[in-house]
Amino acid sequence: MREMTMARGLRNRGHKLTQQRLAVIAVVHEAQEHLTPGQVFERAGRVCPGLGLTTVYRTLEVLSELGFVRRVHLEGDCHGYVATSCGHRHALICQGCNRVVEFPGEENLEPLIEWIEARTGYRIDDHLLQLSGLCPDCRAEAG
Amino acid sequence: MREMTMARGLRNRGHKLTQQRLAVIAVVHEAQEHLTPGQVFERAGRVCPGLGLTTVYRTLEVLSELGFVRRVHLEGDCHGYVATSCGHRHALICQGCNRVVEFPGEENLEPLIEWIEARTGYRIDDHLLQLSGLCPDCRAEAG
DNA sequence: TTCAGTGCAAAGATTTTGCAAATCA
DNA sequence: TGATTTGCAAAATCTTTGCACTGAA
Repeated sequence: MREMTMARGLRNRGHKLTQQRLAVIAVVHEAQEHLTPGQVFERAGRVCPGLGLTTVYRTLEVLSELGFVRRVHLEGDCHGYVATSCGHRHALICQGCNRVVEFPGEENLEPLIEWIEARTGYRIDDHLLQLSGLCPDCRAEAG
Repeated sequence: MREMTMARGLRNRGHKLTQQRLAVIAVVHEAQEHLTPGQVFERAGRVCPGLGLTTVYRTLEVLSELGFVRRVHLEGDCHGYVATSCGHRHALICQGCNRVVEFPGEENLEPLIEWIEARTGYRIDDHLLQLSGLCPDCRAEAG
């Protein structure tokens, strides 16, 4: 999700564009990794002195509702956030540096979903796919 | 994971089989849905009066380390646990009743993973796939 | 001007830790 | 018996809420 798009999206839905929100948006947008609310608070606080943690929580909630930010779940480290790309994508997380990239993959997942539906009788509405491993940089470091 | 297998697994790795642990194992084993530590505490406490919440946390941690229990992640409701089946499987969660069933699916996911690896340069070591939708019962109820 | 948005402080909720007492092996 | 394990109480986190003040539109 582009930084300007997030800001415009907020405004278009009747939300005000405050310094605090712009700071949170900038931080989430620039981050290569998933960030906890505390981390967003720390980073956004540098550009926006006096920023409150409460505001960060509330802003992330709004961005999340609008689909501009995605909640990422990791074992033992829940509630991280990353900016979303356009469309429904999946997260690929580097275990070395926590960097997150997204990838599309609906087409590749469809056959599996259909097979599961036929076999279980469930109607599948949504899915969460997260892959983790090592990014090229960390692979090089690891040798 | 079979209930007895969990108990035996604990013992074989040098852990003691206490009333509390057996109660937690029974609860997690019987549950059809994912349970939060608090829910496990409440249910296990019925068969094991005086059980402490601390013990539940510690037991779930041990079971999790041994791979007998899986941490399930849901938007807004983190840290649920379900007993794992044998092998690496994926969770299918009903949004109506929270029931969790597991399914295998390595073969079906492999092509996708290889495609992603080739395209991103990442080396993918692990994946988290969770599908959600409605189970047959809830589909019937919903009409 | 006006009301959504903010920060603070306090309340809640969740999870972890220290330690004496209890208990499995 | 002896090392684990337990439960309590307290601490440490994390997240939400109430409320008066601020500031974007």
